[in-house]
Amino acid sequence: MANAVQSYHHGDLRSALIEAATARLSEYGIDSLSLRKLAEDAGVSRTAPYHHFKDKSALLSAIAAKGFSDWHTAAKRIFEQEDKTPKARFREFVHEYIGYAADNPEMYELMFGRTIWQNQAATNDLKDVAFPCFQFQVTMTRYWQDKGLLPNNQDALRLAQVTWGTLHGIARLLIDGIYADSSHIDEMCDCAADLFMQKQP
Amino acid sequence: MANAVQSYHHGDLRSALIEAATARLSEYGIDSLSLRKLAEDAGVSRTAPYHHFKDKSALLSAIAAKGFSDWHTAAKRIFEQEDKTPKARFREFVHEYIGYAADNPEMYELMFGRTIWQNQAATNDLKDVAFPCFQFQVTMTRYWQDKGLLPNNQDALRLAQVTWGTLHGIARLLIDGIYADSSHIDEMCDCAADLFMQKQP
DNA sequence: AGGCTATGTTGACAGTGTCAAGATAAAACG
DNA sequence: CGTTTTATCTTGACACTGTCAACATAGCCT
Repeated sequence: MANAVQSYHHGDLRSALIEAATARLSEYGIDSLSLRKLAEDAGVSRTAPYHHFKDKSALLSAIAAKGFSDWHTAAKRIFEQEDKTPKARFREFVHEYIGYAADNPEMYELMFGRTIWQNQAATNDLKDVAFPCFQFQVTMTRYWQDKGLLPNNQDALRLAQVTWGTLHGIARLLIDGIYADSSHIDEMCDCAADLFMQKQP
Repeated sequence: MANAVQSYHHGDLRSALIEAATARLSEYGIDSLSLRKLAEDAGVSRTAPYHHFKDKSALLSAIAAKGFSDWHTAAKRIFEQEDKTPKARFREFVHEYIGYAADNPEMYELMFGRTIWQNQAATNDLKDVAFPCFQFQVTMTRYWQDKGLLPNNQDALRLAQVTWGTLHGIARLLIDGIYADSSHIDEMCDCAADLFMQKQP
């Protein structure tokens, strides 16, 4: 990866850019992520990235797509632990969701933030990865309803939107710096889980 | 207000900047809000704003402070309607919260977004207005607990964080463009309210 | 071998936040 | 009243951004 830098053609600039971007994202944050710096990291000129991505937003979408893919895998892993009770898995999911956001704040911001979703800016490639991820939330909700953990008198889609909204909201309040004190994350997660499962204390 | 433009000294540049910023914010969004354009709107040079605000973030904080003040007033008005039942007021609060966000997406983004809260960037002036607003959420939560609407076996602070998180999450998913279909806002609000008040169907 | 195409380059433009240094007017002070 | 301080505003400059246009290179296909 570090050898063929001298040649005129990079070889795999697209991957190199995504890699550099992911690294810079987690280290310096999305706000100070510039195409020019990424190009420099990859050892190419400022405008080279434009032969692989339509614009900056397209590059960001590509990174986010990777994030969605990873998260979807993680969510499925938690959800499909046969050896644990549905209730335990539900609680674990809540903790893991917030945990993922807290551990990867800039990636979370990118994936679920306005940068790539606003004004229908989302790439089709991104939607293809993200929508199944959203859909999985509904699938899980329906399952938990069937198991009696979540209220059965609510539409699964609405309920999924609300439960996801809760997790998303807590995650954002944390990573955006509004909940300055992040020492009670687990307590908040438990409180949320308890609230959802009010009938099963 | 539009007369003394010719004079060397503006007179009330600070207010003019905030006014111009508020107008531009709701019309063009926070991303395309630049100090230079605001200065032009006010009829002064690019760097004049720096005599009234430390930097761009300070100006944004000032606008947000106004937003918090307004929202706090609105929230109190809803909460203190003596002629309505606590339950009705709770439900109304949920709808109004999401409604405020949906009607003023850019202001909401500014008030509750990372722009002004990240890295302890928040001004003290801002905190002085915002914290009571947050605190009011806890006060209301405790009240609703006392009235038996919300579970009494939870710490009021945690519960307030979770319920607020829910509202915030739904609001953000809507205004950030992730919930592309905004035609079921009211249903989501009712679902959330029902979920919180599970024991009072 | 020759040309097409993917990929890379430099130059340029409009825009941004922000600092430094100088100009002006209003307010404070003797 | 005159003078000096202070608040406010101005121009100039810098480093940085995303992105377009025009040109250069090299690998691939016929």
